[in-house]
Amino acid sequence: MTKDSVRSQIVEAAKKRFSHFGYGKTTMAEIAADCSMSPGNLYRFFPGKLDIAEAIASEDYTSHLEVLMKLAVAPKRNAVERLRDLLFTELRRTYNKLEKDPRALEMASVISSERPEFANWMLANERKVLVALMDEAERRGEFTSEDKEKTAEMIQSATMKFRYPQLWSKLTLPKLEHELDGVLDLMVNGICPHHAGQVTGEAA
Amino acid sequence: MTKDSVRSQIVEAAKKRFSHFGYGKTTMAEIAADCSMSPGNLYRFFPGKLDIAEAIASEDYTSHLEVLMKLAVAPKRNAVERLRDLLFTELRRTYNKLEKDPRALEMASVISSERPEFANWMLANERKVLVALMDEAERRGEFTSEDKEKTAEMIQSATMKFRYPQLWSKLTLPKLEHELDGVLDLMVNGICPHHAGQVTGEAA
DNA sequence: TTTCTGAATAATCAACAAACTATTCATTCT
DNA sequence: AGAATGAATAGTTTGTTGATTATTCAGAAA
Repeated sequence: MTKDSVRSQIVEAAKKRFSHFGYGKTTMAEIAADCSMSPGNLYRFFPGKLDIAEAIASEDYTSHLEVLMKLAVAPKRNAVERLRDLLFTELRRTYNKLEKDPRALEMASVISSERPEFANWMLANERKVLVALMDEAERRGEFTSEDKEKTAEMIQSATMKFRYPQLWSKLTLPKLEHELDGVLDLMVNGICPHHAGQVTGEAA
Repeated sequence: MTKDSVRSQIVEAAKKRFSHFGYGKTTMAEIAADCSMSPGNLYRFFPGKLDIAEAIASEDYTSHLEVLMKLAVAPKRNAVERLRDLLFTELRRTYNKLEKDPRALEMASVISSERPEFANWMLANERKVLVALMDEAERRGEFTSEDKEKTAEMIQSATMKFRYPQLWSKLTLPKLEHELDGVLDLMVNGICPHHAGQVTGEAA
């Protein structure tokens, strides 16, 4: 019985409880009982309850990141299409997750209020994906950017509204998607169009 | 003693109380006493306490709007400079207001949670300013936009983060300003620069 | 009649106690 | 020794009670 296998046993038990009863209504004693151990023993594997939640979120997020990274460098799609895929995938994922599942919303808000550095970690990872997208664009000769890290930050700033959609508005998914398309167009073509390129068309 | 003059007497009294003791700690009875009237009589002039707060906010905001509108059509400044002036003025105003004054923050959050339509009204007004800016740009031959209302909406979407800065981040004003400059650059020049134009330089 | 009052009402808030639960750690296994 | 327990602690949540206060409205002034 390795330390890691116990950790994942705990995570699995917590995942079931959290998604069934919610984070707040799940006690450490219950998680421990599900793992046939004492509450105190949990602390040999996790510093606290929140860290279990974080482990769940982080596991889930990591698999999502892989999907994003593939989209960022997808062959057959030009830079703008890849960016669009990225932002839309992200929007849909969080929207659906938080929309249909109040438990997920509870966990998201607990983590983001108690562990703001976790949200920063996620943002930093997404920036890596954006940079990868731009590196790929450069490699393919689609376009080059002087300061990719900064451009990535600015893309995040401008699309903030779509990151935790239900935190900042009560728009439906179709409305959000339509708006994201508009913002994307703004970012790609600028306020005053310089050429005929469209969001869904060819990159410059 | 016209109805309007009584209304503004009430608003003035409430303004003093709210800014001194806060919205929550001010009672209708106190406001009434300050106006030498009975609590019940307030309701002949305002439907409720929140409406008094709204009247204060709206008065304040209206005078701010005038400033914005002037900036939007300022002679001697090109379109990008005018947009920059607009967004920066707005950012600084809300930042300073909410930063130094916890009372203002209390009122802002009460109003925006109990009266979400008020926030929409403000957004709609700012869109009018943005459209005015673009109309002026067209008049001057700086650039034209097919759907100005939509462009205005997208500018708002992309600059959401700077609208209620302390609600969504704990960045300092200089950081926020720097970031807003970056987003502005993104919106003006697009992700892949088409020409040498800079944010603080000439419009296309 | 129209304008206002202020007591009555209903809703919200504050304070306090009881109950619960995350976390620790002295002690018991193995 | 190291691994695990579970009672003790400390912090938080929950529930209750007693004000406080927004709002109403029957009636008094004007």
